Amino acid sequence: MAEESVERISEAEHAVMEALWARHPQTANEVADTVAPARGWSLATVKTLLSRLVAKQAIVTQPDGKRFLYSPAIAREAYLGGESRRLVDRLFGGSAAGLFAHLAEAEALSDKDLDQIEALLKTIRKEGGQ
Amino acid sequence: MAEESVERISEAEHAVMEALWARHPQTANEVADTVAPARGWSLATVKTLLSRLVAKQAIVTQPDGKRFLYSPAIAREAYLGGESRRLVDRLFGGSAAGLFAHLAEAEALSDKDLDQIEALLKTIRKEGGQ
DNA sequence: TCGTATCGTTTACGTGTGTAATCGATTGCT
DNA sequence: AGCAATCGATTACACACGTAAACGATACGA
Repeated sequence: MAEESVERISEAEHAVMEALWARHPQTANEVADTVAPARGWSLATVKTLLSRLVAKQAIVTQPDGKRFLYSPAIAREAYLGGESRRLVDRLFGGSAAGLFAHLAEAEALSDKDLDQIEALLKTIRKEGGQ
Repeated sequence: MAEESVERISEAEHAVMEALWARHPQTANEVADTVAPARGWSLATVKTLLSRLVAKQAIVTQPDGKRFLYSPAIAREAYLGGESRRLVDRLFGGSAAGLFAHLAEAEALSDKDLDQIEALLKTIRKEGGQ
């Protein structure tokens, strides 16, 4: 699990990925049980999404008797990083501080957020680069 | 310019919005001159995007002789905030700190970013909430 | 053995998006 | 007065996506 630059994952597909990142391997039915109710999807829809994700090489299958077990083929970290990067690049010219400033201004940062970020900053500084 | 909850703006449309946020009002041709070369678009494409943005009420027109002048109908701030929020909600369960942690881990934060964020934090804290 | 449940695969269909050509009205030049 | 340039509006078309039904193979219970 490390391959990069898979095709782009859509929002609906992402919900399926989350289920698989949370636990894997899983059968299509298991994924559906987790994901379908919350989004009002039918089993058929989940099956379609799984197929598309396989086609996109975002997940892999392993046969298990008559059915398949699905597992992620890309790391969640990589996906989150990629998407975040994309947003920062597109909307803030690549400046993460720009994004941060925006969240701050929009009062979208809770006190808890602020505390956590502050703590993180300290940690990063202590570690000194890298 | 304040209306909220416009229809979603696509990536290509966003490029047009940036041009209008940078300067307005502008004619379709002016927008195209700014935006089309960089993306390899034809004038026709820009005109289509402008039309769609008008339909979505993201921009407004004012007649100027035989042609129109286009101006943004939504604030850039609002758009950026909305998109950022969406990302944070979708990928980090609404926790901005989560996003921040991710950018940090991925070494996607430059020293400059860190400095700026630290400064921002102080400012926010001083202002005391809100 | 035969129907039925269970899988994955194939097909479907409406809408959004990227990308553009064409059309119809208007205006300006000759 | 008539033709050409210029605009916005209309139409086009392929592909992605959300959402799902139908199909075909297979396996299991009666």
